[in-house]
Amino acid sequence: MFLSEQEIIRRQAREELMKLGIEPYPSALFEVNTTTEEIKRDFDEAKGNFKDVVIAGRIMSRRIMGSASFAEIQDASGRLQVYLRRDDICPGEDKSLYNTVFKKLLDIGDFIGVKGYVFKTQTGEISLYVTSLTVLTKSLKPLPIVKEAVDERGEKKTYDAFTDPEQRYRQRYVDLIVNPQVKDTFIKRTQLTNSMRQYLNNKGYLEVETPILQPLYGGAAARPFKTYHNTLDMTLYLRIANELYLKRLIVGGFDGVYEFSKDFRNEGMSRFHNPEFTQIELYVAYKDYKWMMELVEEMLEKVALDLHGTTKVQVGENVIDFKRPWKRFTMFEAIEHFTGIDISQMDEVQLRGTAEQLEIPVDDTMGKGKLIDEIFGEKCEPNLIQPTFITDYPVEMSPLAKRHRDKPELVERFEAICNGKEICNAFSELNDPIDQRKRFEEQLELGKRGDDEAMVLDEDFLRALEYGMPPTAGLGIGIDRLSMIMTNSSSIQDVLFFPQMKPEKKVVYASNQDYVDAGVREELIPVLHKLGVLTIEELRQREPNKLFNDVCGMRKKLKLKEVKNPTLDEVSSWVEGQPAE
RNA sequence: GACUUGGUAGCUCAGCUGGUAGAGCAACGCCCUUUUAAGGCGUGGGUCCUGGGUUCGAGCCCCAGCCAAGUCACCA
Repeated sequence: MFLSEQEIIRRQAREELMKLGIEPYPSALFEVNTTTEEIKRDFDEAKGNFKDVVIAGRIMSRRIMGSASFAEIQDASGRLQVYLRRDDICPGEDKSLYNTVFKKLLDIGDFIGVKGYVFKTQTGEISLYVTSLTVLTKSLKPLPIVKEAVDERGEKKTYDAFTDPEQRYRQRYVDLIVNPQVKDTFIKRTQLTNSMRQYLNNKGYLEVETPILQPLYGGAAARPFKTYHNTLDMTLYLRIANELYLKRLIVGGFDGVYEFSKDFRNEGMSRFHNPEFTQIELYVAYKDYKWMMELVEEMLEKVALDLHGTTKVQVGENVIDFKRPWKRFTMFEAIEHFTGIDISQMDEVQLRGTAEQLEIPVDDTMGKGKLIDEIFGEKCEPNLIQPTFITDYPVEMSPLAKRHRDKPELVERFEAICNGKEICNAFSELNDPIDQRKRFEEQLELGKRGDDEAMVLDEDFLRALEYGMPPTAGLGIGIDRLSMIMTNSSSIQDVLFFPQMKPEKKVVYASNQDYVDAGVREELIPVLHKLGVLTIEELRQREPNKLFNDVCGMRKKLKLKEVKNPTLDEVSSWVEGQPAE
């Protein structure tokens, strides 16, 4: 293991604390009686409240001035300045709790608990006057130090912000510690799902759970992750959607079911795509897609109000207003609106021609539905900023949706588009088992044409439909995408605690035992580290005479006076792998 | 998957036509009892992402890789 100077110093501090009889990782509970947020909100100098306060948290900054110090403590709710005076926390002769423990052995990042009373400093900052201090956890890795200052114009300025996305995502815990606004984003995300859950529960719908491991994947057009069950000796897939299972439950007699589900799609990653993502799907019996549009409007308006207290949400440059009613377009109207071309009567050949004319890349695997979808996705979707319903999709691209009651070429489907992206997808569910079988078979044809996202035929699902599924409206909302909009985040990674990343490259360093096994005296290991010998292979490749010289030189440079130099024979034995006699 | 940009101290970043690596914060030592990006004086700290190449000499130039971000493609 390779440690920076600061990490070594912190490890030494941990040892020192133990020697002083202070457990750096105590097991007893430490009971707090308030939070930093409460103190800052409710402290009133005139009332003289908060006289007997206990809080705990991380030390986030320290300003030591001889026998008195200021520090900031960060708990789950925020930060509070604390003031410590040597003679107050060390009333007796022994001043080591302040002089040694606080000043020397504690660092930024350590958890402490403090008792005291709240007061205002001369500069007017609400602070805690500490009368006793308890070490709760010693931190061994230094945190990035982010500082804030307010200039004369009252503008907040952040210094040395921890901004590198790679580090922020890989070490989200650090991100959460030093970037308080990150916490807010995730709190909002949970509020969002809570708000939806509350809305749906109030309507009497049942939250359910359905399988993630599925023998057949279905319900969407996507490539799956494949896995394997040993005992069953069979391939299983991680679900790409939960539609088909939820509809089975409608067959089974539930009137309304919904599930917040992690789905998995084996596709590329981008700022809008993570291999695992969250959707809510909702199915309600005896309803249709028009009814479902009303529900979506109402539910998302409520979400915006619950999160922001208003229907207006700032997203990048735009202010998006979720106030009902939303604009509605049929897909053909939308395309005509944005391109001036009426494609409603076109066949596949004409559509391909139109797509080419609009400079949209096409290929032979694309059927009629796909072509229309491409035109829409290219020319319309990005222009739809305010929440807009797009209705009545071509039948080819919606194999699970019911045929339109008036236009047989279309299905009863809508998507809500917002900020140029789809945020939900819904339809009157297809419940004619014969038609459903035909649609699956058409999908198989597309599959043969080379569309590797075409759906597979699910016999059990068809069997369920044959028992009869009532007319049903179904809905799916991408929770991550919606969270991005509701928290003004520009990438999906910002609304996922732990976005998928390539694994960190790991260099396997030799352990101390490996060196000892190779015949190296333990006290010489740091010298080898310093010389860049980090693995036994590396050691074996060194030239013994040069290594001997280097080790002796480095020992001197590191001022390891008490460490004896190795002999040349000793060094040779390391390199050759023979223990010295 | 393609293109563009980036990877230098614990963190944020400099680093000139190629000449043996710098600042601020953090750390360490000393001073300091209401400070607040606290301050003052001093000290240490680097596999310049990795591996090759060019060169007397590479953080810098060339090639190949790894990782990330942004744009595009597929999708939600």
